[in-house]
This record gives sequence, structure tokens and C-alpha cells, in this order.
Amino acid sequence: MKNISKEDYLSAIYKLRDDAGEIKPNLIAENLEISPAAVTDMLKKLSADGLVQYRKYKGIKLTAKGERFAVNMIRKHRLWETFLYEVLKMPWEKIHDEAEKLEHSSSDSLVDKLDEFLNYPKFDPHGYPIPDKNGLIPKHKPVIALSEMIKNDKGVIARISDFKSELLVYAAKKGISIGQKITVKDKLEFDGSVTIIVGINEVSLSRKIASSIFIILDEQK
Amino acid sequence: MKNISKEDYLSAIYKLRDDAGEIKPNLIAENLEISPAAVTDMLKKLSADGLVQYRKYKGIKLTAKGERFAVNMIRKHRLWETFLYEVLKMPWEKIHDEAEKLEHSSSDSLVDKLDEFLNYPKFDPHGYPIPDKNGLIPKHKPVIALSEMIKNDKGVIARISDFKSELLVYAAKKGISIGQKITVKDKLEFDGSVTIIVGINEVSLSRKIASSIFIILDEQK
DNA sequence: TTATATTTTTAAGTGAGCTTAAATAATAAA
DNA sequence: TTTATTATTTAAGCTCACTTAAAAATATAA
Repeated sequence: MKNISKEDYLSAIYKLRDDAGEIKPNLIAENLEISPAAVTDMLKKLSADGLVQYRKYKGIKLTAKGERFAVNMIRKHRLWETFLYEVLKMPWEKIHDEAEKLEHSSSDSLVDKLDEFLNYPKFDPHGYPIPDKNGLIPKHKPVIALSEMIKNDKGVIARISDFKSELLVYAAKKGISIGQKITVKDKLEFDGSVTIIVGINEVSLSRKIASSIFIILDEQK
Repeated sequence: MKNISKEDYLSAIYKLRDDAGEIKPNLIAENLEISPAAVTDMLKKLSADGLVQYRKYKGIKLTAKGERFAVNMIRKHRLWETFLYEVLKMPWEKIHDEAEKLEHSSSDSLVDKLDEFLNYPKFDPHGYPIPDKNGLIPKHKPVIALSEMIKNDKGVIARISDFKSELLVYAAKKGISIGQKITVKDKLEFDGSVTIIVGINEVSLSRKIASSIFIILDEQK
């Protein structure tokens, strides 16, 4: 496995697949910003390598081997993000793209050393769990998208999608960060936007943004 | 400049060029382990990009722009080596190859942060100088290859070539490391091998190995 | 100086991962 | 169920950094 490109496909499949563990070629194409034809091509190769289960026109699934590769890439990615943020103090919104490159350029043994140096962190700076060297993924308490919460719900911010760095800059500006307590003050059915109280601030967020922020709900009394 | 391959050519030219700053295509080909034809191809592209001065059948030189790129790559390489060795405690002989990959996958701003975190080191673990962010290269006291020393010469080990990891493992086993004091006990003209005293040990080294170890000579009394 | 050897360049071709365009299969709507 | 729409695959072709083999230039030796 010397190939950056295959690694990207496996990570993408892992991250984008549905609850049944399946995914359609188109979704991969959109996500990696390449043509569907390129995806078909690569799926044949990944299938030949025993990394995905692929039959023409059917949903695609990772094999156990493909899953191990994908989890390992995600481990590398999240450890590098943690390092860049916690140790090098790089800006929050830049670490995703840098880690994206580094994950392809570091051996397992290097990443294990990094894990040790960071003292085996369980979550990355965006709140995503970091698989350990055996592929075990730490469990959060269950989270719910902010967009799914209703008026007067309270909770703690657990995860913010790192897909768009814009979002991260915006969130930081509004005082939204992992571990913050929030309360839903209002929700508009009309456009799905929510108003929350975070710290001393009141912040309104569009449905799209709210669906990228995940919350651990407070226990019900 | 998104291209790993061009970066490799520039670093190689920088490292291998002669005292006049020139290099022959063949040397690049040998070093990168590719065909001379591939080198000709790439030289045309590098020349078109204004990175090397190239005319058919003539010696090759870096332009000022090419030099800046090369020095920047070397800065990245040596900072990553320092990090891997000093911080992650990776084995000495592995850091070169890991850094080789990382140097292509890290932005200037990431590497500047790394430099800061490492507290602006001046030399890497093999004793090579680390260019600063402006491309300035720290000066050692002048060094001489161990193979050039004569009987009874004394000095301090300043640099060990990191080209072959085998050499590094061997050197470590013999107690040879940066900063150690040595004395040349004997030198055989016959095969160029030298016997040195390092710490409490007496070690014999072939001419080839001795030519990869560089020494700061003691001041003459 | 001429002959020989070596180095470098040119020419033609390869594989990987992409592209666009056309063909085919699956899905959704009438 | 038929038709229209959308998703996927096939086919042909591109670019990049390489390869091998042959041709041309340069360097070395007789």
C-alpha cells in the first residue's frame, strides 16, 4: 500500500457510508471531487485488492481488511490534528488540511510514537474519537445534532464537523467550542435555524450549521 | 509547486553539486535511482519553471529561485528529523526516511511552528545545519572527513552522513555519536582504514565509513 | 588525430489516475 | 407499465513521471 489515492478512497467510503455500511459511487465522486468514471475504475482495483466488496450497480461495502486500512488512516489523521492543535498551536481551521497530507506520509510506527507523546488522546480537537493502535474507537456518550434539538434542551458541545474550515472559523468567532454548555433558546420551524445560549452570548445558527454541531444532551431530570 | 518529484530533484541537485555549484545529469540519476532519460525530461521542466539553468550537454546549476526551494526543502527535512529524534524518540537510523516523506507534506507555516516548538535548533541529529526561515544556514566550525585525518589528530565528531541508515546503526553500535571526542590512533595507507579512540573504545573503520564521518579538529597548540 | 568509450539526449512506449462522451442499468414519475 | 430521469459503467484519450533502445554529443585513450 504505497498509494495515497487508494487511502483517500477508503477513508472517504468509511466516513460517508450509511447505517448499513454501504455507499454509492456518486457520493464518493462528489466528495473527492472527481468524475464517477474515475470512481468505477478505482473500485475495481480496490476490489481486486480485497479492500472493498464491489459488484456493478450495487452498493459498495468495505471488507474487514478495507475497514482496518480506513480506521488506521483516520487514526493517523486525528492524531496529527491533535498534535498540530495542541502542541504546535496551529489555528483550528487549518489543522484538517495539514493532517490530510501528513496522514499519507507517516508510518505506523511513527504514529504510534506520536500517540504516546500525546499521551493517548481519545478525541481530536473537533471532538472526533481517535482509534487506538488496535483499531478500537473510544465511545462518546451518545450525541445529537444541534439541529435536532428542541426548545429548552440543554447539553454540552461534543463535536464540530471539520469538513469546512469556514465553519470552524465562524464557530470560533461565536464562542462555540468543544466542551461548552449550551441551551436552545429558540427554534424556527420555518427555516430550521436555532438560537442558543452559549456562555453569556446568544447566537443564531442556520439549520446547515446546526446540523454540523453535535451535542451530548443533559440527563433528563 | 505541488510536486513531490520536482522537490526531490532540487534537493538532490543542491546536495550533490560540486564546488562550482554544478552537477551532471548522471549523478542525479544515480542518486534518485532513475534513468538518465528521466533526468533530461525533468531538467527541461525545471528549466522552464526557472528553477535550474540548463543547456544540453552542459553542467546544471540551480537558479536563485531553485536554490531557495532547495534550501526550504532541506530546512523542512532537518526540522522533521530533529522532531522525530528529539521529541518522538524514534531510532536514529529511521528518521531520515520518515523525514523524507514528511518534508513534502508540510506547509511553510507548519514548519515554522515546528521550528518554534523545537526552539530553533541549529543542527539536526546527524550534525547537519538547519536553514532558518529566511534560508540562512548556521555555520559549524570547519569540518574535515575522518578519512582525511592523520595519526594523532584529535577532534570532535560533528556530522555523520545520513545517506545510508546501515551506517548509522553501525556507528551507534561502535559508540560513535555527535559531540564525542576522538583521537586517530592509526591509519593504514594500504586501504585507507583508520583506527580511532572514542571514549574508552578502540574502533577500526573502513575508508568508506571514515569518509562519511566529519570532525571538528582540535586547535593546534 | 583518430578510434573508443562514456554520457546525454531523443524517440517511442508504459501504467496510474484522471477526463469527457456515449452506452447501459436502475430508479422514479406518469 | 411505459416513459423519463438519474446513476453507473464503458470506451477512448490525456498527462505525468517514468522506462528501454537508439542516436548524437562529449570525453578519454591509443
